[in-house]
Amino acid sequence: MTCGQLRLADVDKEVVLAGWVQRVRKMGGMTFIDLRDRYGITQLVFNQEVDAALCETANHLGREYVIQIKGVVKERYSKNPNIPTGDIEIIVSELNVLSTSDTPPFTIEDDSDGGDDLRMQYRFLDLRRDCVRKNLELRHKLAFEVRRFLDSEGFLEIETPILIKSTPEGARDFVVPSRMNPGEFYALPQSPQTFKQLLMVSGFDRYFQIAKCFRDEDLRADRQPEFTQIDCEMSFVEQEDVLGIFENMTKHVFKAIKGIEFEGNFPRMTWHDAMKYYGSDKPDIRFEMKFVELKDLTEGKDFVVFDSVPYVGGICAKGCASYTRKQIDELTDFVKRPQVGAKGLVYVKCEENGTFKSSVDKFYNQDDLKLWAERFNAQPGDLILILAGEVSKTRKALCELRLEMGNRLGLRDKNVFAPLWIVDFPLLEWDDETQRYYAMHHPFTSPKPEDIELLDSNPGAVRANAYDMVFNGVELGGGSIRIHDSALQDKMFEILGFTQEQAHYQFGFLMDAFKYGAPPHGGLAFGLDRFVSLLAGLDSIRDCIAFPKNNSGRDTMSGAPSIIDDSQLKELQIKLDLQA
RNA sequence: GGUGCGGUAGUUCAGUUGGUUAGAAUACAUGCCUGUCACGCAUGGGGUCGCGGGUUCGAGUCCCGUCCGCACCGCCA
Repeated sequence: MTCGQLRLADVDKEVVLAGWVQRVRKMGGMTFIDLRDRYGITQLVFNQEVDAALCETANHLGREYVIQIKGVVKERYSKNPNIPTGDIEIIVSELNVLSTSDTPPFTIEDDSDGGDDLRMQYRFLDLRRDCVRKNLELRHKLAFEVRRFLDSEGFLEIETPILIKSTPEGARDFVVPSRMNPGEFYALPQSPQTFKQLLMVSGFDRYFQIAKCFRDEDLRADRQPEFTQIDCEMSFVEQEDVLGIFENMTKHVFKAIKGIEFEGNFPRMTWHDAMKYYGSDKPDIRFEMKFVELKDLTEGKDFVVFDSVPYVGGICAKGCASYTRKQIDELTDFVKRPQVGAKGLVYVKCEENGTFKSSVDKFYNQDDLKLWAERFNAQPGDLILILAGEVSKTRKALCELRLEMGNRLGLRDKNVFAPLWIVDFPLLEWDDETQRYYAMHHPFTSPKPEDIELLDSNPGAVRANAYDMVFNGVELGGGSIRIHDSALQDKMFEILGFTQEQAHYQFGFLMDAFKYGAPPHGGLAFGLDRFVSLLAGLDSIRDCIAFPKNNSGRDTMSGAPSIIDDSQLKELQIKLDLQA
């Protein structure tokens, strides 16, 4: 019997309930107690005239005491339509205090008075709150539906090791010293990437794993040092097969959990177009507001700011021509913040009377501005916002501005879900600092066959068989068709600046495996935490993780990380050399 | 590594130009109250103003340093 299940039909039944005291309401002669467990709340009634001693005991119960009661279900004298059990209450005949409680540091309610910091320190109490518990229930359900779907498609869930070999490419590894091998270290996996590829070589043609992954990088609201991936890999497939299966998996999850059905296939966009029209490889397409480029229309009018830069582009905000000076100034301040980094903001107001008012009227006349507005397809009443500068930086700033306008105009509704595949990622990314190419995805990603000939002549232009699934501006998952040919893999390592020895030292086991009959394969991985956050409408993935770390990678509840005993260090033959 | 915001009662916060005994709400305790469900009413206890230093007759308030938290940039193949 739980605190969420009794109804009018149960009236006159004798029941035993156990749970936590949510609240005690003393009315003098009678006392009401809200008893809570994870299923709901049931009201208990104590009446002085019926049993004075019992009522007195009830009066002295504190918040979060754990009690067990026996009593009879009765229809309420005055009902509470706000809770499912609001028609009934329990006339208590026996009360057993199973556990007392100190006064909790914050209220155990949806609308808690506790700040984030405190709630994390007492996470075990925070998890009692309805709204937090619901997120974990959703997480369970999502993982369950993923397993149900993948099982039905013939995928096997296989565990891969947590103590693995460190590889300096990519994110920083968390490392674990090996006592039995002094001076040597394991790494925790950033992903099961190499192992799932080996499983393909082993013939497990459909693998998945809901796997913990670890990255020792700085954290954000959507980034934890340990996080969970739905990691998948398939053999004998091409990109189309992978996109098809996992689009279906996503649709299955949305249907099962949210009751939402998507019409048709998820739209697709090339990486190139995403950058050109949205300034991001994970555009939020819940709203349009695409970038429009104006460089060619702005030249030759002696406006040095525009003439001296390679990129001039903007967005059109519907119905915002009425923005005040103050609002425009706010937007200007927004784009000039160091995080956005624009130098300034140019606006064009398309007035209702068909004229234009802009911050660059000194340089451009009405005919010029009309041409701009036409390119934006702007209507009277619209506001055009323009940034200028170096191409990729300006696009990035414009992306921030677009999202900000989306927020201001209420175009980013959490109950609207806009899926999108981003395809045709570049294979390589040039890094100025180290003067070499890096794999944009990882070194096992295959180039598009038609671009392979460019590998020598123009590596930066080579497109990869790589894809991301994006929802509402969040990268939910990504993957690629892998290289299964050892010669091509050698070539990739060479382009990435690995010597034969380095490649062999780091990935020799995988290269070896490819010599023994590697099937063509590919896959992808979803961020489970982000997936849950998306479905639950959360701002931070912390809210769907039972025991998350804070901004500094600390667990303020348990106190991890912490120093270890000298004896432990000695056993590991490790000496600390901390800089003062 | 960097930028911004914050740290005052158990909790969430207010605190004016630097000026008397640092407030509110809530929580907690006690009392009253027989139909509450955010019950109500009354009374009460509760403060290292994050920490250290400085300026000043006087610092919660100004300055410097430091620690902690949050958001972001770099970073995250």
